[in-house]
Amino acid sequence: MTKKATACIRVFADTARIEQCQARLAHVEPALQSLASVLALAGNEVRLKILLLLADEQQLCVCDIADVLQMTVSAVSQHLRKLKDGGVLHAHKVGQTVFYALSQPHLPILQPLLAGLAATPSLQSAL
Amino acid sequence: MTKKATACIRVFADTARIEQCQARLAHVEPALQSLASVLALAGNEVRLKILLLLADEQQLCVCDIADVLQMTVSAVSQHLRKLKDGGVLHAHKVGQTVFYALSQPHLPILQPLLAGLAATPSLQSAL
DNA sequence: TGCGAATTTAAGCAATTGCTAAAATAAAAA
DNA sequence: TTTTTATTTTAGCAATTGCTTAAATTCGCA
Repeated sequence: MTKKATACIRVFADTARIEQCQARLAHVEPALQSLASVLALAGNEVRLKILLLLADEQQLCVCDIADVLQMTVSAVSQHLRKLKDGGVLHAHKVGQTVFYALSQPHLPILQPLLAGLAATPSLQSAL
Repeated sequence: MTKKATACIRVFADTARIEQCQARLAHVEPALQSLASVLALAGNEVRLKILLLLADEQQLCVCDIADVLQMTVSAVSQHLRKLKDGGVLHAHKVGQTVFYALSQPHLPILQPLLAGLAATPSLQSAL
């Protein structure tokens, strides 16, 4: 009565433990999904730079960012769109210029990461 | 004497500020690159689940994870390879089975994220 | 010594990503 | 209005991703 799925012979508390793990995962599934999506957004060098810039400068428009990153306005705009769709950023239009800023929802996740970034390089002085 | 790159007319402390931002970015570039790469790894639902599982269970082999996630051993193995290459996991072989576990280097980044995950769903009780 | 179990690797493929270049909006200025 | 200016959107494309299936490793064990 081998009650294993694809498993190897070597056991792991057979089924019981596996189901326990599955249950735990199922339980956090929605939060995990949400977290994965913001990490995927931040897990791009360009976008992470944008987030860091916005953390420092409060708010910026597309062309500011394009200038700093030396990138096409269009390319930056597309990144901003993703970040906005992901709820990481919000935009507000002033005249013809659109200002982007970090948004509340996922800030608790992002803040520490960005803060750590600012800290890391001065780690030299911390030694 | 318009000293702007691709910028819009509307200024942003003209050049000086832009260069300041660029300098700040350049300064954290290596740390930022490293952070982006681990976030990219964690920014995948399957891999994030693997990380959470390993945080809970200390160490698991490929087929354990494949069982829990109901995925092909091969697919899981390929994710583990990426995580290992990224320095997030380390492997040690016992007999013919290979055990994976979270690795030190990037743990300070991952721990809070995973911990937050465990906390979030019981946020209901926290209200 | 060689079968079988645990895992990795390779090849192939559909789907996604991130860019460029060009066209489309939208709002100020002339 | 008509024309700039700021931005977004579209289409296209090369590169990357994540999976499947099948073929290699690699180490126990009879």
